[in-house]
Amino acid sequence: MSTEAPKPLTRRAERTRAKLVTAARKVFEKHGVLETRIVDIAKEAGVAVGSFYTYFESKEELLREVAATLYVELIPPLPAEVGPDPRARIEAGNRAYVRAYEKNARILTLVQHQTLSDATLRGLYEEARAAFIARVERSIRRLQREGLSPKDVSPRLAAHMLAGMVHEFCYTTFGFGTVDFDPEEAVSTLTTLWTRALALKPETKKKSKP
Amino acid sequence: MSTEAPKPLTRRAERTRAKLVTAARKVFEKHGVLETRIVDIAKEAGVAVGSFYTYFESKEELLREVAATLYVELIPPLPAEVGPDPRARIEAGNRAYVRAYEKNARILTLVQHQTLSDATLRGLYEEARAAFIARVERSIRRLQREGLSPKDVSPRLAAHMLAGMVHEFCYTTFGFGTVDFDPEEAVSTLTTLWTRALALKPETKKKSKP
Amino acid sequence: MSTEAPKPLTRRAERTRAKLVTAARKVFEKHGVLETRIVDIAKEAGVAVGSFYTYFESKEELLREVAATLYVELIPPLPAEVGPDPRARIEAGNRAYVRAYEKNARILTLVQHQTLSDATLRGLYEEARAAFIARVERSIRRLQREGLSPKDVSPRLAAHMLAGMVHEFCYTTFGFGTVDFDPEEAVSTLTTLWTRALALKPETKKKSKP
Amino acid sequence: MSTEAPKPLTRRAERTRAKLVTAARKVFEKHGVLETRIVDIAKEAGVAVGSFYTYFESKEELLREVAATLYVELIPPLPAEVGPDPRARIEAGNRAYVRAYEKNARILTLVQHQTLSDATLRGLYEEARAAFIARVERSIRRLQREGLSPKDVSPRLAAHMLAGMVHEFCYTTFGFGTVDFDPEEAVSTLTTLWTRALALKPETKKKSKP
DNA sequence: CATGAATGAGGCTTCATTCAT
DNA sequence: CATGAATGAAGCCTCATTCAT
Repeated sequence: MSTEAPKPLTRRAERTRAKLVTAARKVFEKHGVLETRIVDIAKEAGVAVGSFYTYFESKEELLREVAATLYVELIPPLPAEVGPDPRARIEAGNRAYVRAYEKNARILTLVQHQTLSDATLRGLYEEARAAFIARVERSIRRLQREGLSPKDVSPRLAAHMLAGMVHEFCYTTFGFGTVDFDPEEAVSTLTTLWTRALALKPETKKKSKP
Repeated sequence: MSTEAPKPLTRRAERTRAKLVTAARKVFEKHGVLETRIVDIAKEAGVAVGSFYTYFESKEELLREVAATLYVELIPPLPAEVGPDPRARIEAGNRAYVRAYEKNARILTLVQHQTLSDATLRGLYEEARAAFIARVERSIRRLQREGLSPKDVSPRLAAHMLAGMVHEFCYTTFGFGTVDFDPEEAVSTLTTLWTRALALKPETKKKSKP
Repeated sequence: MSTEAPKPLTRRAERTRAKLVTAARKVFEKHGVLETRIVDIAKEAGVAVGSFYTYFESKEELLREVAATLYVELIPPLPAEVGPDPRARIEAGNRAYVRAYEKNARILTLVQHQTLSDATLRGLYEEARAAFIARVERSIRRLQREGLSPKDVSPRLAAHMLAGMVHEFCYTTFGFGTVDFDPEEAVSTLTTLWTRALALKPETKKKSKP
Repeated sequence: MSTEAPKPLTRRAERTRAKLVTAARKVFEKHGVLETRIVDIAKEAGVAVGSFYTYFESKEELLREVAATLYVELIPPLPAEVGPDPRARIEAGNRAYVRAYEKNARILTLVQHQTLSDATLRGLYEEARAAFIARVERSIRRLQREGLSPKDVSPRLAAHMLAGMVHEFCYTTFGFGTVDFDPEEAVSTLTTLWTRALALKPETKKKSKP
């Protein structure tokens, strides 16, 4: 969409910019996005306020940059070694999501928050989310096509709901301190619920040889 | 719960207060909580700024009041006529949630938002949420006890996840304008996924065949 | 200056007014004049804010009323039984001042304070003060005339200074909690310093010469 | 005394800060402390309101700074050339006080005023005052020891009273426009009253020369 | 590029005063 | 007369943004 000029930065500039991004994430996590003032970021980064504006237009722009990085980590492409087994693929996706969320819980929650008042950020989020859902949807569609899952639910709708289940679980579990579940049990349970919800034939049997 | 003096309000006071609550909800929905200034609420209510402070300490306090009302509507006790059938009960609960959310989508989303920066509000939310989850958990526990659902998942964990699925679906579907699903189909699909996830014996009746 | 109408008050009115004066003095003493809001006075008096304005135009007006009462007490006419002895008269005046100040220290200090921003109040104060000083001045003048005190100081100036000494001593000693002197010793010392400052022949008696 | 970071100010900052102090003193003197709004100070200084907060937390903090300066001037150490003669020393102290007060009458009165509602400021004042009184007390104690003054008064009490006489005289004479005395005559009279009050032997001899 | 002081619009809150009941 | 809710002017303070050094 955007035709940005690549703007090559000098070495020094690169460093200052990086310092700001790191500092921002730190103070965002510590005090929340809204509560963070530009001065706080600058102070944490050890640079002057003015320098902030050399690289970013606003807190929001900086946050978007942070967010983009996070989303990539949250929904990585499934690694090749996972293999074709549906349950394994579902589990792998869930594990990646749960683990990544757990790791970046605080900042992800804050980003999520900001999503409501920052349309651009929301765009980023929905893009990431849509990609994830699309993958799930394709998966369900295939299962249905292959007769491994009943066709009584809309793949798109089911994808939304199941993906949402995972996301919401992470958001409430890791985002606040209020509940405390074991991540690995969570992954396993999520996967069980998910596969059963799709009425997936359990172990798509083994080829049965004569 | 609170130990405050109840202070019975005069007729006029009652009216002014109500005007403020109504107005606040309106402007919150229109412009968002953060973007709303006290003056906006007062103006919308047709009263002076000072009057706001006669009844509320802050925007947040007012929002909490709005939130409390909403949560009650979101998770009502299941009406007696629903009967004992698990699927029917699950469907009724889902329908109530979906319908209530749909109806108050915008303000619920905003409240949800505020939840992150207002601990008291979050308390209210988590209380409501916990009650809902507890109900689901009890239900799962009973199903497992009666042999209607396998015991391979923790009732508590599953309750969290399934309740979360419903909530998150509503939040994303109704909270923003980005996706557009038919509510009734959604209720049906949610219920299907939910019951299957619990591996609920479809028609529990006895069928009995000779 | 003002030709006030006597305005006869009804019984009820009289009572409400009195309640306000009493309440005002109480809250003034407790929280300071500036810190006291009209509501506070009304609340303390157990009447509605509106009623305050039925009797007073402002806090200041009320305070002036309180002040006037206090000043009368502070500088009462010397009682007849004191007799003509200069030292005894000086001591009596000092004792009255010290005792009255001690008794009403807090409110006197506050009034004193208000004196700076309320010209009318200052008028009251200076009137009272001037009367006191005038009495002292007359006394010094007489002593000088009778040869009992050297004429090397202006009676007016000395009166100012000596009266001021007494006042300031009370103001600092009783107005704040910082110093703590015995009132009776103070009266005695003030009197000693005062009489010596005027180089008053110690025991004026002596009379009779053979 | 304070454990704050010293923060060395840049040249420009120094200048702005000074402009604010000067301006503040000016408007305080003109309109009174309470009547002065932050905007007034900023406007007088020719800077923006925000700049005020770069250097001070509040009007009060600024006033304290002004006060501290004044107190130093009010009670300077006696210069060496005064010599050891008690009367001369007393006179020198009185003259310094009277002259400094006269010079800064208005602002000193205002500061004095603020003293009542600002505990920190009062602390400053009492510290300065205590130092002055302590000096007087030491002096009286020595005179008594050397038999130059009778021991029938407590040095501490007398010090309080005599110092108070000087202060109060200045406060009333210079603080308001109501009385009008010649400063030099005042110094002389104060000194006379003071020395006589201590029953100081007039010209501590010197005489005798064959 | 970096710096950080200066700017000032904008929101919050208080409370003396009014006035309809 | 009493009541107390309503009013809104007025001051406070923050902080994103600019710009001279």
